[in-house]
Amino acid sequence: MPTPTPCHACPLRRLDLFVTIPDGEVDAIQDFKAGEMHVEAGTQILMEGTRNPQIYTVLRGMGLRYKTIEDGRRQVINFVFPGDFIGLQSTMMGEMKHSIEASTAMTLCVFERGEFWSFFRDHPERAFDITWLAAVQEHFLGEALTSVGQRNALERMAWAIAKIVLRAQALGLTAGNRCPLPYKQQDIADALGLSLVHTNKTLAKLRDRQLASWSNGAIQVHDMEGLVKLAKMDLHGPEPRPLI
Amino acid sequence: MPTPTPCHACPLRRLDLFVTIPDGEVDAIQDFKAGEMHVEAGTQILMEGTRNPQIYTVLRGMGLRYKTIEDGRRQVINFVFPGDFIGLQSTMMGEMKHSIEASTAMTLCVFERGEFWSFFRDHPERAFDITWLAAVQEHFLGEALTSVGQRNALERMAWAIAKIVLRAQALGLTAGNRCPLPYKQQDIADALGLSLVHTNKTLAKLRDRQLASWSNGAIQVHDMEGLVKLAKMDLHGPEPRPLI
DNA sequence: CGAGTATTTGATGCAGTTCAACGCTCGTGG
DNA sequence: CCACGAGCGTTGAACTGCATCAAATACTCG
Repeated sequence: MPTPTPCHACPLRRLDLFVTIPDGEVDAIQDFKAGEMHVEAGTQILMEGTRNPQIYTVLRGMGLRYKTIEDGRRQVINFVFPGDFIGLQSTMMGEMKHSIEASTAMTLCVFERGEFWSFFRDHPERAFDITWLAAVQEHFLGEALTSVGQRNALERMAWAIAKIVLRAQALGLTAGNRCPLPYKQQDIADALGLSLVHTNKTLAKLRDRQLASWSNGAIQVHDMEGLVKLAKMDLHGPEPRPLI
Repeated sequence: MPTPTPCHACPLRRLDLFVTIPDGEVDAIQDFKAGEMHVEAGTQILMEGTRNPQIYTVLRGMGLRYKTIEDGRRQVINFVFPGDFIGLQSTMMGEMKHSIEASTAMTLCVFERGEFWSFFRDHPERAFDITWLAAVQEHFLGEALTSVGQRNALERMAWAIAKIVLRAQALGLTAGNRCPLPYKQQDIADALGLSLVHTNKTLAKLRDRQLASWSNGAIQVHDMEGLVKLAKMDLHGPEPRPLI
């Protein structure tokens, strides 16, 4: 059992991706933090329709947010990266409206839902940050909806890969132009609203065009500018955001 | 120029759809409110990429949230109804990430962005409610993404109509089974990721199946249960939510 | 090595797009 | 008062991007 990381030594907080806050405020988050949890790849962390007693921030590892329709179809809503705050929905709306699953082993900072309100009330700057995080998530979902609604398969794939790689870069997860991508093609298919077969063929097309290739759990981007241009998106990576 | 509605007499606040708050808290919202604004149908209220000095709550009228891609494609992200809080994104993230347009004449309660922080800090219950609203919006976008990504044209249309009508009912906007729908077919097409032509044909199919018919700016739902079943969604209408 | 899971490839079919044309309504101006 | 045009809705016909079906090839782990 490894010792929990103290918040002031948090490796994420050092990154430019996250806005810095005064030491005293880091202490407040540290007090709010109840512990750490380690889960194996494949674990269901939160389930749609349940009311969970804890909220988490991802410290390490990657996962998936998804919703299911009764007949089994599944929509992957977002990819979960370090720094993501998960379980907020259940805190605000009574129950989770989507599920979260670990795609790799993950380490999660655990917060008790029962202490959420006093933390929120007593630390208005952090409350503001939590609202900010909700706005960031809303923004992402708007972009994803636009992709799935308006772009064709090749554009969608280029968009998704560019988004993922830019996020991973901002988190320092990439080595050279190699970016870890611990998902299955079915996951990407479910994220983009494509069939598995067509997802595979679309990936082959990106490879043929020398834009990006994916194998052995890692993406190699050969031409980020080309990807971004193909997807008709702006190049700039993720904007700084708060970390709880 | 009509007199602004005092918040304690707000017709929306009386509805079951909105959670009730103590009178003192209504006063706080009243103090935060800077005035009212009336806009004509067709007005651009907020523009993607801009930084606007005001935040609004919709008092009357309906509109559209949408994003555009450079080449002109447009994704309608949500329909704007009375009680919706708009402009929060620009407050949290510096600029709007989507545009908002009035589809009918609208009345908006105006709040000054410059006073947002002190309101948020001094009224933690309202701050919580604002986060809640962001979570509601996030939830909706997750559902919309699932629809566009996983459902076929007929299911999507059934889903959209059911969603809109259930919302309108909760707001007391419907008369019998008639529900006002002040949008163009192109708007619905852009919301569902369908072409205009196919949207029209899909509406015709719903009419043939005696589920719902749309003409003269109003929807008649003949079989809500059938719509809900076709869309594979749950019947329950919108859950209570806060009103700022 | 064998069973189960994931990726790849080819062939066929259809849901939805695109193109084209027509009708309806309403506002505008001669 | 009617002619005209613009905007929106409707419908038919042809085309295509993606889904579906089917099967072979890799990869993983007991």
